[in-house]
Amino acid sequence: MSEKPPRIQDVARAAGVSTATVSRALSNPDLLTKPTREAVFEAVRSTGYRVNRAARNLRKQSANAILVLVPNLGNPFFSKILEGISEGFAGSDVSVLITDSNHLPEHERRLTDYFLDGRIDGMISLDGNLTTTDMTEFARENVGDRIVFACEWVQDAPMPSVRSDNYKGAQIAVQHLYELGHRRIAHVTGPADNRLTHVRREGMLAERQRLGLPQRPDWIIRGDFSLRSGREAAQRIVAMQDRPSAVFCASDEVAFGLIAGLNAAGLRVPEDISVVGFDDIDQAEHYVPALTTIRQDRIGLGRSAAALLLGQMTNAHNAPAAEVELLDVTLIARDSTAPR
Amino acid sequence: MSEKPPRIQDVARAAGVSTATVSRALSNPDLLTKPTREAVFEAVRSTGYRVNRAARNLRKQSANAILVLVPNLGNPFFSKILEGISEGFAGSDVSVLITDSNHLPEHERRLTDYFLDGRIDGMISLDGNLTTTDMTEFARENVGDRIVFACEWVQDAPMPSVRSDNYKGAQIAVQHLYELGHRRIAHVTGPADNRLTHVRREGMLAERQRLGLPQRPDWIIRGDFSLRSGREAAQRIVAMQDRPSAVFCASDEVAFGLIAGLNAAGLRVPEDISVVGFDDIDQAEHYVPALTTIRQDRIGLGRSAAALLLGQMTNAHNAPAAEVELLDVTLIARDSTAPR
DNA sequence: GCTTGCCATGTAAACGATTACACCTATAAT
DNA sequence: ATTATAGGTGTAATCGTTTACATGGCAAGC
Repeated sequence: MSEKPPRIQDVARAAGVSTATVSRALSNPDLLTKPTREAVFEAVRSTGYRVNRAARNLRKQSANAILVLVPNLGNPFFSKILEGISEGFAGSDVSVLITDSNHLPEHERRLTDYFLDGRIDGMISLDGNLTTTDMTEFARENVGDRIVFACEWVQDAPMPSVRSDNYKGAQIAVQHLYELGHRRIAHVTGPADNRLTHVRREGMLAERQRLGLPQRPDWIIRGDFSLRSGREAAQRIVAMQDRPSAVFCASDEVAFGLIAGLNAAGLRVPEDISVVGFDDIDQAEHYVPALTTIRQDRIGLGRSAAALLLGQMTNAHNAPAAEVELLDVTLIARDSTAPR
Repeated sequence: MSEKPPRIQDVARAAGVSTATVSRALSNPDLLTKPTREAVFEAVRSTGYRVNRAARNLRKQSANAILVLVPNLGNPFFSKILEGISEGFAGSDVSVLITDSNHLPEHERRLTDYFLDGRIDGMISLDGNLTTTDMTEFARENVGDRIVFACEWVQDAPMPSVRSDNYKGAQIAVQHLYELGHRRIAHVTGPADNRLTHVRREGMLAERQRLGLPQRPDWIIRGDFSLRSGREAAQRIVAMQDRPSAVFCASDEVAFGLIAGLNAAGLRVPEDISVVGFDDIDQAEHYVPALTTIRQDRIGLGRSAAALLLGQMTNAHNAPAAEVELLDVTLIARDSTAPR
């Protein structure tokens, strides 16, 4: 049944024109006279022609593909961002590759290789923990202007990034608790080496200070965004003789773990302790109690990153400004917070 | 700083051999004599040569890439499977493309195009709702033997698939409830057009029958795997005058929604109603109450699918048997179920 | 009527690898 | 000694596009 797929040559023959004309009809239709153009289109239709990507890529010295670097593909937090990225590239004829940067075998860790061997011509990193080796190689090979960060980022990196306004998020979380009458506010952080952790902690501290609340270092509990670390934080809090009345968690998962842990110890949320999360993942709305949290527009992060990279890739001359696109965050008040 | 990247020609010159020899050293080292081989390796190292993928792909008429078709990238359920797939291809030099089959613009919906234009040479579909048009096109273009299904599948499709033992899962869920003394067992299904829905419902019905439990059609509530549908199911159940004492949900998310909904109506889980989920997603362990559920090995699904496809792709001659690899499931008993 | 310029098209040279085929040893077989 | 064989290497064709350059025709300007 299936013959060899038609080549541009076959289309040219069918339309009675040269291969150059066919190519032009496909990529630059305005150059052609209307009858020729339509003859080509007709021939394309009748032959069922599809341009061969490998050949095009070789000739054009581009890959028509980008890579998304995900720190942990199994983490549902990233999936919505991926959805946004996928959407952002949907109409653009660019293929989206993904890879899990943590599970990359050692000998494939050289990220520049993806560029150098022509597999991709752009990259979106959701991973803010790239090594300095990575960064210097990006610079050396001049691929820095085809990389953007989304959600996370590397400090002082000369690449543009899209992120949520994490600082503000922390502020309004604390503010919300303050308005409910809470004065004794604790914080469970993210992992130590993470920029988000830092910014959220800073925003939190700044707001606590601004409102004249006690700066209790023992109420800053180290976590790592995970359910488990929330659970552990709960044990720490339960063991305190001088307990906070509210906890702002660096992620929703931490909040879930925390609430589960508090419940297990007989403390009720929000009656005994109010809890605020960060992210507004899907489950937040349906947790028991429904979680008060700071919403990040994760799809928006993905979409913007896609748009940004698409821009960088088309206007190659464009200054690779290390601009930061800050997406707004909002407080979603639900049932895990209550007046003191 | 950065010169043009070296070509195979440059390596050949540096090593004092021909391009053919360089190519062989890279792809088929055994063909060469030890000194030549090492000279080439040395030249590769000193020049920093990387083989150009577009050129290789063009010449070899393959893409060295596969596509993963995800029905909804935003759904965290799939992310772990993606992780498994990513792992499965990690050492193999195959690029993993992903696309969200629901957000695909109409004119890109022709899945065979990915094959025909040489962008991919294999596909893993997590989407069991491919159209019959898709299926006939796969057959017509002879790409059926480079496709595998994971988790979901299309009925009667001539492609291999990896799935969990959903039937057994439903059975042991019901059995577990039975052993706890429950006799009035309800079920919230998945979406109507889904194979998983069907199999899980069948397993459930069969077990209910085997145990001589009442077959109450009004205790089969239509859902769609979502939190929301679980919530709606809760309302239905609350409104019943003749309530079940336990509910087996087609997914963990449904179970979460259900529990949240029951709680909102003043019914306690597991005291008033026991609930079993399906999947064992990360949150299940940390929900309140911790969710009793049927564990699917999602990473394993991904890994097996990857291995299967890799096999199909290398042994192209291999009969494209529509074999089914069934992964075992296990009951994880937690706190959402209790004796009647 | 002849030049000039422009526009639509065609011709053919890239792009950078793989590999069929040819060739040239060196060794084994006769 | 001569031929056959095999193994290592080189030469050059090939994969299917895109695009620089060449070409030819036609309208406008003199």
